[in-house]
Amino acid sequence: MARDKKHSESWIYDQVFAAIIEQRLLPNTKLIEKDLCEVFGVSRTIIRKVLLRLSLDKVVELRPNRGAVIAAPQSEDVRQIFEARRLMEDGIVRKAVHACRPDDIATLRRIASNEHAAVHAGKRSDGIRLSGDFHLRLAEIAGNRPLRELLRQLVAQTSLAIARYVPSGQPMCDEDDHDLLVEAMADGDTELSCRIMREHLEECERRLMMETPPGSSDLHTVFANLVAAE
Amino acid sequence: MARDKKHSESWIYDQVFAAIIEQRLLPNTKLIEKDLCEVFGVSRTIIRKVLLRLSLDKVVELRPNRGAVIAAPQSEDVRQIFEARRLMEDGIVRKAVHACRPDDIATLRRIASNEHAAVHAGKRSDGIRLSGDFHLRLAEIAGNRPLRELLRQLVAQTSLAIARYVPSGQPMCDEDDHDLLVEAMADGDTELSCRIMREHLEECERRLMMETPPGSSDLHTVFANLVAAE
DNA sequence: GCATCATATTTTGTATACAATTAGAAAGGT
DNA sequence: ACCTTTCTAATTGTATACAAAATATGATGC
Repeated sequence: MARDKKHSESWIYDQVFAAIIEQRLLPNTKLIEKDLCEVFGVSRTIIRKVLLRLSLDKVVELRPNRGAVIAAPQSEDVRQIFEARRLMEDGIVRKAVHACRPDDIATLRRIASNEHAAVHAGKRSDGIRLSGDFHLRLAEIAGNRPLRELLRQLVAQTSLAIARYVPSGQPMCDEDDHDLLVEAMADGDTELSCRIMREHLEECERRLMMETPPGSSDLHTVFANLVAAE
Repeated sequence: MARDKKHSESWIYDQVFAAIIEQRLLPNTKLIEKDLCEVFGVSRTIIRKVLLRLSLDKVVELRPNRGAVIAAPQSEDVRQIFEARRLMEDGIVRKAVHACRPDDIATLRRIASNEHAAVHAGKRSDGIRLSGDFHLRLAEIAGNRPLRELLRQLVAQTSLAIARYVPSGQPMCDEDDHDLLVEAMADGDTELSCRIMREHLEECERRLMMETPPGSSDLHTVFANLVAAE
């Protein structure tokens, strides 16, 4: 597993990041350095680098002297995440419509179809990951690195928000939105594509905000302002 | 200097980041860990954390086994940086126009006026820093953390691009654009504000692209594709 | 039984030691 | 003189040791 020491750091980063995206690591889970060392067979030096990177992605919170936990975005965070996504993904779709080639459309169709399959098979983790992949692929097609990198972070944080607020049975967004978007893009209809994306994100945020935070970790949210003020 | 060990890491980060912004550290400058340790009076552990953070901001390039250098954005990077900035800052201005209060306008006016003073006094470093501060203040007023954070990185990279491509005598953008923007915002004119910002960024990018890269570090740029292909 | 304080254990933060890699300098051959 | 090769010094990468802090445990008094 940890034989290829050369890329072990980025590999471990990817593993933990994927586990967070796929909601196998849930918000507020504590990440003990020693345990991660044992799991991945490296020293704390490496693990700490990984945790620092994850904290800069805002998917892990690094509390000084008190260890790392999986981030638990608050509702105001969620609002800002979706606000940023609406702005960025509008621009991304606009560029992607013009930049996309036939095989890009094919790839998007394939991802969307895999999404349907995952949802049908009840594979929630795969569904969430593929939904994120769809949005990131659009950013890839648009071809702007800074925007893609920020979107990567925002998609990950969206996963955390879903894990935090949406009960596991519930679907988090309309299954067909991605298909509609691909077809609008295939038609070269920029304005329709943008409208679908905007409404897709608005709908997703609305569903997220509908849900009331579950009880166990709610205390952190409720008293966050007090702790911050102290 | 390094007495307050508790915040030393973020303090050192700020110092180096500021030095990069203000172009006291120029692109391709090598950052030797040992030297930084001596300068700031801490161990390599701390310095390496700082370098990792700076590399994730894309203002430092971390070459495996070969040390850290101040990043030298290529023209394609610059194009993408400005593309991202146009998109983001349009949204930021749009929000800021509605969100801004009288004292926000006052702050913006003050920054713009300090900018004029710095340019007049020939204090290039201060001028560059204040110009960045102006844009970041807008993001602050708009009140979206993810957008502000990405803009912070992009503004820093813009500074690097200016250091890399614009001769030190040359002004990098029209002195009055910021003033015009503040007045449009004070009038609550969203569309005019956005147009000024868009044209301001377009003009800045155009001037940057006009300049041909100077000779010394040009080799890195010219043969970058060969090195990448190998 | 419950709260409070003291102690022990765990966990994190920083420095340092050592190994691996690279860059530079000196020597030798053409 | 110039290019190659070899050795040395400098530099980076990782693990580990130790210090500081936080958490958990247990004893004592009420």
